[in-house]
Amino acid sequence: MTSPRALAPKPSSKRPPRLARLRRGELPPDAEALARFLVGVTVVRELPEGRAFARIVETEAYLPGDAAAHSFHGETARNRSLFLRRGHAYVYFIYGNHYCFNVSAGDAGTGAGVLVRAGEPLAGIELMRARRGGIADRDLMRGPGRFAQALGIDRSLDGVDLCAPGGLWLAAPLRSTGPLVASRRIGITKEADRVLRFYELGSRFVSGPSRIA
DNA sequence: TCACTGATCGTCT
DNA sequence: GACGATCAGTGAG
Repeated sequence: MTSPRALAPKPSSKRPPRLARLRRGELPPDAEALARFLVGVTVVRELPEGRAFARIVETEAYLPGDAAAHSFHGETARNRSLFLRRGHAYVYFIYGNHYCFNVSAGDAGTGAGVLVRAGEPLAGIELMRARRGGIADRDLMRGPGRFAQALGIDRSLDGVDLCAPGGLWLAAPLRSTGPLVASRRIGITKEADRVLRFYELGSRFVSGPSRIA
């Protein structure tokens, strides 16, 4: 199910874990494969107050020609980053309140991506709590809007290269990933039956009703 | 635990 | 002017 991936050195209780930046060549070119690959991957955010990072536990793939994808009607100022070569951030604003974080997939011009729907906080948890209003740790990143809010992700990070040093980047998984489960995507009306959502079985940080999760 | 609803505003038609 | 890859709050079972 999961492709073999290099694991970063085991985190020690004394020292912070060493984060190994992902290279673009490690990212599967296809959006669905990338969505599976990203479950377990570490998202690192460099903030003025310090570093925060989290483990991705839930993703959704949006493919070329997919009526539910923002790229479906072609490239616009809003979705331009979705058409960048794989491994770039596509951040959009939704429902007047929330940002959602995607990783672009495919070659330049493809218009595919992976929505990061939920994460498990690993470090910088105090920073996340401060941004999320001190709610339960389980809910810090349970949902795409919450994930972005916890890490302070907004449109200023749209188009950022996630395989290069900067404010937001991807690192190799810090521990092995449990079994992956696939389901229908959440919150869409078009192509709603396609099974393109992936999450780690048993994770308490996965979003959505428990009967799907 | 789940279903329902209002809030809120950028983007596109 | 309508819609949307959401969320928090509320109330019912």
